[in-house]
Amino acid sequence: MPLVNASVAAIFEEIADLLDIQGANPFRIRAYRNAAQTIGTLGTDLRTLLERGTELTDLPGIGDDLAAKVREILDTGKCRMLEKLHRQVPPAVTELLRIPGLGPKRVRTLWQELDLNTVEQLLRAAKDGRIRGLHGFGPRTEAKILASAQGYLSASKRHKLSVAARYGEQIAACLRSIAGVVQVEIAGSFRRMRETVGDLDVLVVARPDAPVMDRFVKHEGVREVVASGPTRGTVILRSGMQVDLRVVPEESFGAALLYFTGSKAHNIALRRIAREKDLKLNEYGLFRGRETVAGKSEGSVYKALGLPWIPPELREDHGEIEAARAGTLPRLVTLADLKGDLHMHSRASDGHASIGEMAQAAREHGLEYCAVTDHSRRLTVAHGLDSERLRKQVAEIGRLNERMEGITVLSGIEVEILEDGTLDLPDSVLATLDVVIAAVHSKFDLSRKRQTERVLKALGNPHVRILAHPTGRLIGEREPYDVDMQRIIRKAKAERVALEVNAHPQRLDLLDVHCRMAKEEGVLVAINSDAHSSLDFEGLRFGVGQARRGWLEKKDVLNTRPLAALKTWLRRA
DNA sequence: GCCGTTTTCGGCCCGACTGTTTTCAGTCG
Repeated sequence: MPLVNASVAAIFEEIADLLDIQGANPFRIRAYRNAAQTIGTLGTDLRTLLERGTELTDLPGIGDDLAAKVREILDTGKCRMLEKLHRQVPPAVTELLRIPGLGPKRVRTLWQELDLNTVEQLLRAAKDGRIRGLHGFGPRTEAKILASAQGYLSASKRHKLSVAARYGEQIAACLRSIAGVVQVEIAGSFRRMRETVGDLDVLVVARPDAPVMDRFVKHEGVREVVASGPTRGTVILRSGMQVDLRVVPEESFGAALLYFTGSKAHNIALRRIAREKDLKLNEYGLFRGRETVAGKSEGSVYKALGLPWIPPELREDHGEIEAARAGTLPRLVTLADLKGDLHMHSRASDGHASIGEMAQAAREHGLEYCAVTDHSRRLTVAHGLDSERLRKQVAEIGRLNERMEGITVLSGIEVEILEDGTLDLPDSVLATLDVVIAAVHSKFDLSRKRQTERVLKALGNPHVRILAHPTGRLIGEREPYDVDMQRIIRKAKAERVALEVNAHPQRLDLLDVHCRMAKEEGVLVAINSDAHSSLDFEGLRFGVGQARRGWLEKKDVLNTRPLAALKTWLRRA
């Protein structure tokens, strides 16, 4: 997301929080939150938008007032309304809203009655037993606040998609094994393939006598039971991940799956369409008065709303409903579409398996080709290859291809982009390879201008065919380096270079919004595992998920092409 | 604060669970 957009969105969110604590009109608050959501996920820089002559009021949820505030923030870097609110409510108080179990009403009470501003102060008040005496609070609420404040201070709140998959699929398997359970599905942001997952939402259809909730709360991974009713339960796993379980009737399964898959914005948009048709949509179905119109499957609900089924990865209220109406939804790329993998490592650099073992694993994942792209010499920590070792590796790959059946191994390199934008190996060596991937692994803190120029220069090298993990971020660990992605995408277009969706669970880089930008500019994307061991090809499904969130189709993805077509493209023919 | 073939007012998504209540407010998703 462009930086200015994020700052504007953050200001509107903060205004909404402060208004919420003040007890302002809920719809006014929602207006600020809607605007923050719109701007925060825009994909195009607000300044660019204005330069193009787009009216801010054309954006959904932005009227005259908020458009003026956006301009004020862009022009002055400040927002007078926010400053005024800060004089009424201490800025730190909004952090208390992040504590599970505390909403605006309770935060207001805690602030006004006990003068609590920070999570640390909240923790102390709970320990001292000062909260239980407040009106509307009691000892149990106080204990919950204590626990969730401690949790808040210790844990990070979102989990990588791959980690969520591991826990979620374990729990789903456990639930499926219960007699009387008919159907189990993990919904939520996991099903939408978000790069991180806050908690898992598991849906179950079961006979009334099946002991679903009982088995769920007694699952061996459960650390704490937060809530447990007949149809809804919440637990915290030992890993800190929250899991919500919903038991739903079979005739409502589709409506429930739709509802609990979200996103919230998508659901709200659907409900609005339902209202326009005098229908009511909730997790039990789509209703006209008391009559059930649809609900058993997601498709039935969409159909009754006049829409085709929309893939979960698109459900962000980001144009998918308009596209569905117009019949222009993309036919999203699937895992089965991938014919090869163009980024993997062997023991020669920092991988854990031989080239033969990696190729065999790639073949077992149904791939027709794979490229060995070990690191180049400058990345000494990864035992990067120099020209001579690389030459020997190319020869080894040649011999391997003569005896391997069912898969073709391409020679390649993940070559370092040096600080000045030149590459770590001479052109004469790069010219001998099937595929050259260029990557930044050093000097992450260059200025935006220098970092961008560095990457642009590398893309200009005639041998470079793919830019690896273009933002360099590590999810939850390292921020992306500061580059102008719009310029990089344009340069990739001009040089006919593909951008990578690195499927490594830690990376998922390109981001979804960049995939969409690349598609709009007509730049190809390569979905690569960056495998360092034979197990890492599993990650490809998350890379595909990321690409799907970016609206990519089979034709947008380089490595859906059969080997012959790929080779033609690599030669720039 | 936004929005509009119900357009300048009067709407704005909906239900489960918990704890503190004594019939419901607050929070969450």
